[in-house]
Amino acid sequence: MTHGLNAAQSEAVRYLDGPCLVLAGAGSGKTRVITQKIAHLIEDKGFEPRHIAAVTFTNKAAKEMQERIGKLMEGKTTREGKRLPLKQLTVCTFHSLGVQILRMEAEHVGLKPQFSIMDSDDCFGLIQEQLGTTDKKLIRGVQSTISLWKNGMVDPETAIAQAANADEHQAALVYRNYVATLNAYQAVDFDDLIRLPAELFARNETVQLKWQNRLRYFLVDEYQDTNACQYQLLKLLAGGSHLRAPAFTAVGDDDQAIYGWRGATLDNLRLLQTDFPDLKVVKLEQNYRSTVRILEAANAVIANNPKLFDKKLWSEHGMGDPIAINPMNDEEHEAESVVFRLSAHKFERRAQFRDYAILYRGNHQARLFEQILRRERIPYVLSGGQSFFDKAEIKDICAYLRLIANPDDDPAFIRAITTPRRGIGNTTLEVLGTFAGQAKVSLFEAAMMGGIEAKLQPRQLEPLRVFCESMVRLADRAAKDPATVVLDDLMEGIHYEAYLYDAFDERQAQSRWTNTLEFLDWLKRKGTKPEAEAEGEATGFDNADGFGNEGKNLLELTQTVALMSMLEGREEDPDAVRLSTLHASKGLEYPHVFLVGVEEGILPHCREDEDMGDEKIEEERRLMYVGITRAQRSLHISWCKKRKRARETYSCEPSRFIGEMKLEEAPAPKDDMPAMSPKDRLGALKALLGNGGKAAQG
DNA sequence: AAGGCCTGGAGAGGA
DNA sequence: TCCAGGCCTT
Repeated sequence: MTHGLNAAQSEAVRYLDGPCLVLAGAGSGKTRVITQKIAHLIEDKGFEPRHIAAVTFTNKAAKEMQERIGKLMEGKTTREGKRLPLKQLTVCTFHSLGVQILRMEAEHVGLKPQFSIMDSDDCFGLIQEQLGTTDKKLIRGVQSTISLWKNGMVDPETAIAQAANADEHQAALVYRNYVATLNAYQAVDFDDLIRLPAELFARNETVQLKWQNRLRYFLVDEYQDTNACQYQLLKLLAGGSHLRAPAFTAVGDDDQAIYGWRGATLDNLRLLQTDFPDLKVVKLEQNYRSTVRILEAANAVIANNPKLFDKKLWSEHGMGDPIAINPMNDEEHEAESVVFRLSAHKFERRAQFRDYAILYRGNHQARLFEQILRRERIPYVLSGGQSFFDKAEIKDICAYLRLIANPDDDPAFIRAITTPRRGIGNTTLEVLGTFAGQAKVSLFEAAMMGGIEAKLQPRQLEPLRVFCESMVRLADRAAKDPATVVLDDLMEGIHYEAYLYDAFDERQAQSRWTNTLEFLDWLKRKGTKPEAEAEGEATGFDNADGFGNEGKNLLELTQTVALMSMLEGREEDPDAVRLSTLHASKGLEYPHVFLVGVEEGILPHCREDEDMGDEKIEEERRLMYVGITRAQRSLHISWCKKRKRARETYSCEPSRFIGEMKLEEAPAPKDDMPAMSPKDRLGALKALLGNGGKAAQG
């Protein structure tokens, strides 16, 4: 069963006598351990798939895990010779699990089952209103403070009591209001998806035991990224009870904890040992990714952090190429030079563009590289970027869906009723809002109530009522008719396409409409695909969230949309250089990596108004560690002696992390930059290659 | 006064 | 890229 695993991996897979922590160094095969352990539980230990949960942070990770499990278990059958019900496995994100719990237990947390999920933009809007300002920096600051409070399980009253200064006090007051507002809207934010189930389990043992019985073994991916709430949830579900022993495996790497600013805390690794004294710790130290030189540099850097667990990566790969450290004159020189070196390297190694990644600390650093790559017609892909679900047109449609599912969702009401415009403006909404406030009902309810007539002109009231009535009709039908039909009627009714072409220029409108259609199409597929059809799929899974969304009516579908991503359209994989932030590169690997802008102030990053505590430096160091360990075969590090800011140039120091890599004294960097302008150099190279750089689209 | 254009500056990001 | 703030219009 555990063939093909090394000793440590195999131990991690087979250990089931108690809680287990797998410290999986970079490139040590952690996903392998999780998937094999699931297979082991099912095949060798007689677990039913429905009793196992594997929890990740991203949809992408969840999907990848499903695929790997599917492949691993392909053709396997139960002991009775029946096909394994792999679909019943719970492989999903923390948030998706939270929603699932909340929908079923809504009554216990004072929500109706059709509660809405607000994304961060909606929440931003709420906080903006309360603060009465348009200062985005301030709003975002308050928003993240509130989020950190929530994730640290600090309630508003405590936050108010403990506020250390006027700003915090103000934020805490907003926090209290914000919680109350969400409640009035019958809505939750992303943080609530974890917090509410955790609080529920903590105070209601019956419900807790019910879920403990449903999910009997837990596997947690990227455990070092969990926050206080997620730990509580995990502990309450998998940490055992008077009826059952703890049953979980947490997989993570303390050296790759880079999400402290999002509330993740390494305390969770420490806590695991104190909360579970019999915790079995397995270290995976053999790296299957990188050459010895790269791993030694990574080890040397991370050795400067205080160690929670001592861990040293090793590899059976050869020494490999020396690591190149390249000082550059300024950021333009850096971009030109990196692109030049990359092209030359690719030519020498007969490699492909997709073998290369350029990694940087801050998103804006990508700009220059994009420029040069485009100019040289080298194809590239930018990691990250705006997600499909953040696009305005998708949010518009989602607002309608949310409103159909939950008429109390005021933000959705406002967005839907004003997009497209239908003769309802701010004045009408203000009157309606005041009225609703006094009557303590939602906007929707207020619009339908008696008494509102007196406050509004007939020509204001009329479109309001028309809108609400059409929503009521749609809601009725959404609960019974197929999603396809209802969606078509909705789109027909709101003239969305006409609105797009009216409100935007041709190009914009076209692209937005295309997105809209794609989204509708995706919804319809989700809504109509019958269970039986999914049976035949190779992986045995049919969606990215681990719960069956197929064949549901629109109402049910709408309730999970906020968390989903359309990963199923397999992203095309062009032969292109990858540009990525260090954060976004975690978990990925590339044969050849260029790590750029490795200077004091950038990596480690430092903001003027902020002091660099030890913990901050340590997280930056882990970021450097993540960067180094992305590389399989070659690693090129560059830093700029000078950078431009405003209209002056200032000089930079190489990052302390470069020194920490303890590279053997390299021979004086050979000058591979002849006395030519960068442009000429690239020209010369292309002449050398004789193919004009093999143009492709970026 | 309000609005469009340009220039400069910038942690990181998923549910 | 995106956002803000300054400056130049109307």
